[in-house]
Amino acid sequence: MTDYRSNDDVRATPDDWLSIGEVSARTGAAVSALRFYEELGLIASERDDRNQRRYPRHMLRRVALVSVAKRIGIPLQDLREAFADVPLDRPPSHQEWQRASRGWKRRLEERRQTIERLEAELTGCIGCGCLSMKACALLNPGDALAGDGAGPRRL
Amino acid sequence: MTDYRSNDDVRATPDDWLSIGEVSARTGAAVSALRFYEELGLIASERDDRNQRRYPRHMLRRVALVSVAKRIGIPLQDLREAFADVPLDRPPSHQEWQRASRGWKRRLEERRQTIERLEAELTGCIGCGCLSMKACALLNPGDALAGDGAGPRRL
DNA sequence: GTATGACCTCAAGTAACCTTGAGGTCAACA
DNA sequence: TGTTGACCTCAAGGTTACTTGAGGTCATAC
Repeated sequence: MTDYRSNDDVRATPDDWLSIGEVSARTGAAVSALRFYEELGLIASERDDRNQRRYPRHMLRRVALVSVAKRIGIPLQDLREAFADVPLDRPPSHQEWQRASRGWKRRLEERRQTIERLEAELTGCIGCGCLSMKACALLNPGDALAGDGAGPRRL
Repeated sequence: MTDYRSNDDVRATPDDWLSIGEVSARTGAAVSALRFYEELGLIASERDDRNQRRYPRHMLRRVALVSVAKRIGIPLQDLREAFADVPLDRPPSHQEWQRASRGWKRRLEERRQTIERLEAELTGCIGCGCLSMKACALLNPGDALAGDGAGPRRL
């Protein structure tokens, strides 16, 4: 908060850039995952004279958000959309981050509400032990239970 | 509630059993998915004289719970554990369903709390626009961000 | 001077969760 | 009689999100 020029701060000096190993260590994402994210266009890097990736510091935040998205079950493809307003080539401004973060909050809220609905349904339908299956939303496939393609499903 | 011997009720007469197509239509799960769940031991069926699967009505509930698990991101493998106390070969009793449903509620609550935590972090860290990365839980890989194996990740 | 470590590319493998396809049986309907 | 529809099996394919492996380049440490 106060020492915003600390070790962790965003500076623009070239030697402040991070190697892929450093980004990996700081974000917890595997080196291979970082290369994969770059392939998808979710993150970006420059190359040094040895053709090795160099990441500006602000990319750490972006990687962190990719990890968060993964945790809450947002497909990486959808992430591009979520990142639409956040520039890749320069440190995003306050405004840009805030605008993007509103979108993230919305997604989180949606997820939470889905879960809350399921909790309520589970309480009402199975928790009560009533064996009637007529009024049960859980057993009513009309809403969202039907499959919609191949591959693993998420929240 | 009152007409608990309705069309949807659990009865044990043999001709009340359902074909795979009927189970699919009623649960929203694809026929192929049902066969797959059976392979995993999550559901079970008997065969008629033509070697076709016949499902007792109480299996509908089980299929529905598999779908719910899918929705909230519980790996199907973990489901066996969640189903441990619910018998496959006969209609589960009130008590058995209730015991199982408590486990389900716990899982749902965990998911919801994870999301609520993330919401709070997002509000505090990125929403505020402070660019310091020292105190930010989102950017701190120590807790759960680090990868733990191959394959798609879930909540 | 060589060995180690960090990086590179590209291709193939893996895991979860299914779907699709090929080839076949059976009953009912026209 | 034949053809349609629902079911069967088994094998292979597809999607997401990566990891692993093979084969290679540098720079630094010993």
